[in-house]
Amino acid sequence: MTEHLPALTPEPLSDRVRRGDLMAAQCPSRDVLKHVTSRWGVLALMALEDGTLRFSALRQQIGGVSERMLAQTLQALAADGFVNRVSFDVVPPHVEYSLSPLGREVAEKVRGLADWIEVSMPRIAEAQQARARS
Amino acid sequence: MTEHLPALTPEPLSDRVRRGDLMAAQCPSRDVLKHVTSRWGVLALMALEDGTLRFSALRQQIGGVSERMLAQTLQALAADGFVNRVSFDVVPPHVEYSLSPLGREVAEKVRGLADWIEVSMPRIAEAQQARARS
DNA sequence: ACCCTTTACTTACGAATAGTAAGTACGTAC
DNA sequence: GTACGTACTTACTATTCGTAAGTAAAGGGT
Repeated sequence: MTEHLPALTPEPLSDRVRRGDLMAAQCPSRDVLKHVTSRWGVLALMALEDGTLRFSALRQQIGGVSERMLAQTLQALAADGFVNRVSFDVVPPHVEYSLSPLGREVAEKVRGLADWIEVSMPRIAEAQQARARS
Repeated sequence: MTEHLPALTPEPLSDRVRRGDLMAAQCPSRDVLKHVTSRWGVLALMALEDGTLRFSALRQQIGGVSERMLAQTLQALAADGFVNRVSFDVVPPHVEYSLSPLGREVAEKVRGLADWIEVSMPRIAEAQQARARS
């Protein structure tokens, strides 16, 4: 045991954290990943790729979100600087959400994944059933 | 009200579900997305991109996973056909995990997102702090 | 005057999920 | 016979999620 562990541990943890290393447990990038890959975060980013939307329009577009979850998701994405929130001070309330430049970049990556899943769904379903049989 | 809702509802829901429409609430692609974008699913897929790994090696590489969560995650990814599980019948147990061809494809997309987050982390942190100040 | 409507949230609470710690199995080495 | 190593499970607790019901405040109808 402890056979002089060889080439692993290539660089100090702090350096990896500074640039953002997702494999490191307490890296802040983990939180960003969490927000972006959250169940509704993914869908919200994609919905906003087509342009500015109001809260209620977003809710309508994203099938199955509750108001609570959508609000929470948008707050997280706004706090990370991915989403802009513009509130007009009228009654009833009018709030518009849109992607920031940074948000447009993540949304592109997220869409890459989502699109792959959508078009690959038949192949995936096939693989799932093959497993289920064996 | 009910002002003859215009161009929306472009195609029947069933068609969108068949090909995999993530915006549709009860589409099976939602479950796949959930597995792939789960907290540990993302990291497991990326860890396995470098090659075959044993359970304990995966656990070591992915900072912060518990055994329970890693096992659960790997089961979901295996059930979707992304991960191959090969168990050698010896004592103590020896199990090897690797990506299937399908898994290599998703992993690539997932890595696209993860890499972006890692390199963009400084910009994101800046945006977060700008929000926090205002 | 009174109530109803609209929109974007917030709050309360029960349900589901994630995390932690402690088993379990079992052949081998000591 | 006691301890070890590996890949899990199981029991229990903490956190998060989802559903339903408020909340605020202007304007319209009757």
